[in-house]
Amino acid sequence: MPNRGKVKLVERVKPTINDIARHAGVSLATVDRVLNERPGVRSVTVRRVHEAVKELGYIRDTAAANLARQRIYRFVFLLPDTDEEFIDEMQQEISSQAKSLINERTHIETLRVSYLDSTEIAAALDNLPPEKIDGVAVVAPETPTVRDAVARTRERGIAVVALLTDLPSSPRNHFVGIDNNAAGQTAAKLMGSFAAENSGKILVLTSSRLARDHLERRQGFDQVMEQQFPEFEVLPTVETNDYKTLADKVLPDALTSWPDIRGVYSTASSNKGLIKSLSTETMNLVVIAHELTPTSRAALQSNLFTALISQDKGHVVRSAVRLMRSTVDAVPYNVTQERIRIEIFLKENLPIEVTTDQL
Amino acid sequence: MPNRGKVKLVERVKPTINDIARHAGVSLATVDRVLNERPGVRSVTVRRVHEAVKELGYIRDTAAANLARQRIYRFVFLLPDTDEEFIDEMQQEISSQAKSLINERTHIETLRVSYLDSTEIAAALDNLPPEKIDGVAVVAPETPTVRDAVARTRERGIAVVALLTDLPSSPRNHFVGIDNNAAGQTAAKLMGSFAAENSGKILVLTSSRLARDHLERRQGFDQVMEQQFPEFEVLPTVETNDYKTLADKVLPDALTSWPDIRGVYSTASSNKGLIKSLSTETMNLVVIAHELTPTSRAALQSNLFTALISQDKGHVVRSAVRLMRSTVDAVPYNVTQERIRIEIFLKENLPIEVTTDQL
DNA sequence: TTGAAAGCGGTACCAG
DNA sequence: CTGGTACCGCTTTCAA
Repeated sequence: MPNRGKVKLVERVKPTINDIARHAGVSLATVDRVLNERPGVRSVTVRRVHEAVKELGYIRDTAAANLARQRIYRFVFLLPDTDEEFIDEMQQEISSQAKSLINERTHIETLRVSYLDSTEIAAALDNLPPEKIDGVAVVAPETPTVRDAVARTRERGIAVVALLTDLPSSPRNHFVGIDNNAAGQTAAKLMGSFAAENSGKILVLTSSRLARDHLERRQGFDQVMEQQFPEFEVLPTVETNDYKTLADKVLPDALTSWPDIRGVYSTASSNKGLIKSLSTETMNLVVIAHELTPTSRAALQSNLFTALISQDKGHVVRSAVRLMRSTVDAVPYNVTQERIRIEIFLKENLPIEVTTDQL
Repeated sequence: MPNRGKVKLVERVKPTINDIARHAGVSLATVDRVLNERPGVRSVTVRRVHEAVKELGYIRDTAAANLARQRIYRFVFLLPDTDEEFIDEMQQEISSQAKSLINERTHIETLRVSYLDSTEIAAALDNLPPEKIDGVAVVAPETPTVRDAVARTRERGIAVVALLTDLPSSPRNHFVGIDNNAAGQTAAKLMGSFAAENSGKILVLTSSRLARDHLERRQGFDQVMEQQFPEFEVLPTVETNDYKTLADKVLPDALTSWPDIRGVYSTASSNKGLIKSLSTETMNLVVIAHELTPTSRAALQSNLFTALISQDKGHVVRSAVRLMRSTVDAVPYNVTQERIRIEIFLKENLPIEVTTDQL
């Protein structure tokens, strides 16, 4: 165990390229060439500089480097224009981070396009001017049209990352978002464990059967329900975007058709319709939904929802930016470090409501 | 909905103090004086500069500012020298962040002192040289000795933040860590919901009854068990630091004395002893523990543990650093933003094992 | 009360 | 292949 007891503070000052230059007996320019692997330096000189770096324990000051470099990153977030609170919050998060990112020489902005219209997404991608845009984070379904547009965009020198829903069929794919299969598994574990009875029916709701993320959630859900809670019967997925239909028809119908319904799992990221259809009568149901938003938070608080599976919007945006940056700079990134966590929220561990004011 | 459809990228360049100076008809130095609220500027000039700032939408480049300022922050983390995996991982996290923090002109280092010896903690605090140290993040029990030492340290001009366990009795207290009462509540909700039977006994284990965090967890736990799961009987807390006693005596004894034990909640952050005492025979118990570490992860994977309540070490360290920095600079920070989340891990949402290599 | 100028740690262009 | 030097955006003496 190091540092036991007594204080022994090291006061070592961080060496600069000046120190390296002096130590290696070369000029600043040469040190810079070596450090940035620029050509035109004799290998002996390269070696001497590297030795100096090692000996002095040099660490590049990226802030100073960026300042001098004047490199500006311009990224676009392409979000669906669906009426989803979660997506609206993503956009808010993006513009909130935009302010502080300016200090890191990166400009981000949001564009909204029709989610299920692959052609429109493709057009938006194709319209990105490569001379003004360095990267794009896109939320899109996995269709051939999208895949081709993504490929074209990459060829035009724009970095592309898949946001929230994966695009594994695209070559050189980078994904930022939760593992949706695991998210579905988590939902199932909670569902099976929280249900008061140990048999009965489970209703699964979705907003779109086209989206890959929803399919993956459903798959993971089924997997765990089958293996760990085989006594339950998971009903076929019901697709509704429509508030009224859900509240007035789907849920009531289901409850009358199957009086032994124990729970509802909604893979959608919009919860308003679901919440409208819930009431004190459904309090005994285990209701699991996705994404923490003001609406879903309230539903959890009032016991309408049992649990929420979520992903941190701040992390998603930051991670996407880091990924685009490292793609543009062609430097590696730590995959595991950029994995977005699957968060579970119960009423008890709900974080304090975040106010809009920043540090 | 903004930005619908077409791409309209703004290319506005960030204004600098040069632009402000020109726009306001003053020199760089004067702009700097105004921006940093330094004295010796006529109020008319101040106003003119402020107007220019507004009009041009100036945002300070903090990286450049810090570069010029040459300000270095030196912080110490004072951790207990107990044999806890979690604390060891905290120390690792600290030294891992230390590397990248150097680029942000902040140096951090760890010191270990006996956790339950308030005198030793006080001595460590008193020994911090204010001319070399700007702030300290300390894990300490809430005793009068500690409280006084914290007060003295603050008076000597060193910023102090309470880490992991709160010190609310200290004036001007800053705490970085989870809300332990809520964490206990979360554990109880999981315990009551996951238990197969809806009555029986619950065993609560702790490593130290002196620590405030453990007390708070127990309180929160009892609160929710009582209110939401009154059919269960929560047994008095058993305190053990000792592996063998726990494995050979405590657990076996409890299981024979009370055959209707349904679950175990360990408020400790060290899980090795608990894990040793578990076996296939205890698989039907709901076991809830704290902190995600390689050990507890394995226990979750092998179904020995049911759920884990955790806090992100990376966040804790980063947050502590931000807090110390803003305390030193006497600038405000967003309290809600620094709240550490109470994470819930099940086998299903366990994040990928993080490798040690960095970006 | 204000301005000029020399850095901070790097980068990049232009000579040699 | 290598060195000199003018910045990047901001801070901080030192004079005026």
